[in-house]
Amino acid sequence: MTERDTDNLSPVATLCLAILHHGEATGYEIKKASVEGDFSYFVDASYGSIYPALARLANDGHVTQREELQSGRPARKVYSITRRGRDALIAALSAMPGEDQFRSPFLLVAKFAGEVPRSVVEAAVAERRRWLTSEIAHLEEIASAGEHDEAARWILGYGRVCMTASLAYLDANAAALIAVAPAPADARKLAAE
Amino acid sequence: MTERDTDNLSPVATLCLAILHHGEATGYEIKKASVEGDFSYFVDASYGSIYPALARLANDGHVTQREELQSGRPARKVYSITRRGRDALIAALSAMPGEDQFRSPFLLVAKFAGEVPRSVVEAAVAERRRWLTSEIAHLEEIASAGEHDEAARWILGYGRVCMTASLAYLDANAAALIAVAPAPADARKLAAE
DNA sequence: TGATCCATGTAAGCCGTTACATGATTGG
DNA sequence: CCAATCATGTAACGGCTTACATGGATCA
Repeated sequence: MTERDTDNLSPVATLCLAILHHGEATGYEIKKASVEGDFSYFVDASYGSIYPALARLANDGHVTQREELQSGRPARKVYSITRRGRDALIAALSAMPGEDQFRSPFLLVAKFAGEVPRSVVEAAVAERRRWLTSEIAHLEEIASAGEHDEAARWILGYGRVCMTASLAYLDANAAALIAVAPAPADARKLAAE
Repeated sequence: MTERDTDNLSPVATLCLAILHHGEATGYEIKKASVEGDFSYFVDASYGSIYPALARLANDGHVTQREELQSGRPARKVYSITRRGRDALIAALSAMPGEDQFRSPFLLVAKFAGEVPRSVVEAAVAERRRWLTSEIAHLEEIASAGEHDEAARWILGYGRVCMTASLAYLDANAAALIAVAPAPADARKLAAE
């Protein structure tokens, strides 16, 4: 059984390989890509998980590491994916672990719209609208700037469609949700209950 | 400063209170509700997190506990939310911790559609379509069955709109994505590279 | 007769975040 | 002049999952 003990890639390791697939990068750059780029759909990892993951990947031969000395700053450690790393990435992708998932604190607030102060519902709706709007703008921006392959455009489109639908629903129904919340004048009701 | 040390509610604790807000329940029932009901948007917690959370909530006076002895089974421990628990829930909701988030392994596969075997892309698309379809059906089902308040209908509608938009995009663009993947005949390309 | 439902809980361990430690350079 | 950017890493702590432990009743 000389079969390589492939994968066992943690989500963060998978993310690193995915980003490195496009070209070499440092831990710092990977963090940025995971927050800003079109990789934000997966995990947004912190340094505390990226650096150890990178070290482990280097140890396992999934990436190679090259140091670039700089004055006044710690040496840049530039990582490049290896053939083995690519294979491991494709294997991990093909294995396809989990279902997609939404995690929405906003919807929990919405569900209790009748119980929380109206101002809270209004704030939550406003916040979410702001977020969706900026996210859509951001999507358009990265779609127009820089060249993207077919697949990248595809997922960008996917994101745009979902968020646009969200926003449309929100715009059409925000008033109805806010109306459910106890009116300011009824504040005493809550206090009295 | 006699102010109560409110919240510090973990996500799972918040979920428990949210479910108990509608009526008393056991840990077992909470687990089910978190997986099946319209609470699946938040966290789907396991027993290993629910039972300790419940114990802690009881300890903090957020819930009360009543035992129902049964033959052949461990005693049912039925929890009810208290006034303090309700307050803590509303406070936690009003604090509104995090942004909503998508976590999509599917989109990662899609992003690498050009690199993974076509069969993997096809499987991922099929799996996702199946999931969206059943999820939408499930939403319709719980929407029609049982009475729901305005807010519950609102979030059900929100989910339906998002997923319907997802599905529509998928149906319209699945072929394009699959076309990006290396055709079966080109399998040697991958092996040769 | 074998799986699934009911029903509770504990212990180990993974995986990740947060906070800390350090510090020059650049832009507003 | 202050904030942000660049740049790497460690240590402590937290929360959740997994697996374990137990076992009768019900349904196919």
